[in-house]
Amino acid sequence: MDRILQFNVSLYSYTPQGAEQLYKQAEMIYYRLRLYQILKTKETLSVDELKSELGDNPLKHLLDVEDNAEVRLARHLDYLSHWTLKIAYSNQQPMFFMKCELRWFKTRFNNMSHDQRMEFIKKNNLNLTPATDTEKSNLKLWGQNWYKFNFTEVTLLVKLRLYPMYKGFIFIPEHKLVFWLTEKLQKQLQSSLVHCRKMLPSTCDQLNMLINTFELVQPYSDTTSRSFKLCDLKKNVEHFPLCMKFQYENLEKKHHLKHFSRVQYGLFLKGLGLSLEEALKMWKTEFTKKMSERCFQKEYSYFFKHQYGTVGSKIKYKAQCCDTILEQSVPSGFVHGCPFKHWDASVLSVRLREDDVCDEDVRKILGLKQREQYRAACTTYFQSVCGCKLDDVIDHPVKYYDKSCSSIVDIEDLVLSDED
RNA sequence: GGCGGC
DNA sequence: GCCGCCAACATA
Ligand code: SF4
Repeated sequence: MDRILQFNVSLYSYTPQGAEQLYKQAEMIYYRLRLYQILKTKETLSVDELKSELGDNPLKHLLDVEDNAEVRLARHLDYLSHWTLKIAYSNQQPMFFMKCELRWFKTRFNNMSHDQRMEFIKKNNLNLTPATDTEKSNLKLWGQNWYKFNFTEVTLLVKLRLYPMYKGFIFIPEHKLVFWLTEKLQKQLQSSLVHCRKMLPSTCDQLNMLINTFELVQPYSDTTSRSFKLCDLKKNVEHFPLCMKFQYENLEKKHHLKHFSRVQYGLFLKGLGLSLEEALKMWKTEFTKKMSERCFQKEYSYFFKHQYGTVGSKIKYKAQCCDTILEQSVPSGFVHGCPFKHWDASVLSVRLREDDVCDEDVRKILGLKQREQYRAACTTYFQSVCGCKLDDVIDHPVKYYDKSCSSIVDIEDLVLSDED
């Protein structure tokens, strides 16, 4: 703990021990979320600007250079709130959390004095290898101190190719050491987030409840950017991959879908940008053709709300990828899963012909199916149906949809350019 | 559909 | 019988 209070930055390596007062915790969450909000809205900020944006937020003291009681208190607050929010975000938007934290670290580290920085590195047992004299003269490294790193430690700088590289090593001047540290922090956070997520069910209820009372700051442009209107569902079904087209058809025909289909198809439509309101409308109009509205509300509506993350744990579920769909078991009588895997070859080939897949492609698809290359089979199906090539194998239904839509655009372009 | 609560 | 909660993860 002493080491934590010694610097304005930290790698947050150790789980904090000892419980804080609940109101104290709430306060900490609040302050850190305010920090995230700023980082999200202002892409670039100087230290001074950030400080003034923070206003009365105690975290602003981590941008101070001096060291007093107030600053130490802020460091403590920083450490604990980092962990609470890590737990909170581990389930929701880990990437967003990561981005905020890395930027926050970088800003603070850059703001520290030279001595503090080197001391921080030393105290955290991070080994620096200074460039030797011969290396310096060979690679013409003048001026200040240069350090030697393995490529894997500073991949970003390696990519930029700004500094001398030699046999798997790169040499970096002292004032660029942040890049090394942020990458270290990034790796640590990655595994820590995974760990937190696994532990989430067993974290104490008090903490969970507390977290839930806060509205976590969400990144821009996730589901918000995309939108899919129910009214043009019909005309877009042609762009759906076979697995989803089949869900659509069954829903139309039977006015019902079983549980796993609801998961698969519901998340897919959500992935396309269908709003919760419209989704509920869709399921309701279909389902109530065979059941009372009251029954729908009681049996099914909660499910879809949960799917959209508006109730319960408020998890923002993403659409299933092909691998998940392929792994499902599909007992007879169920319609979910991937046609290229779960359908009988004869059933599949009938369907393929119905969709005007040429004989050659039908054979190819069935061959791929036999060799368990289901996604490749799907890709072939795509090429046959859309009449255009793909450079990658399909690995996600939503991607299939996007590519199918843009393939139409391609063809329109072709037609247009043909005309003049 | 599964789990859980009354 | 009433009710609540869960699943996912590509992605430039
Ligand atoms: S490969 Fe993927 S997208 Fe294609 S049908 Fe199967 S699950 Fe659907």
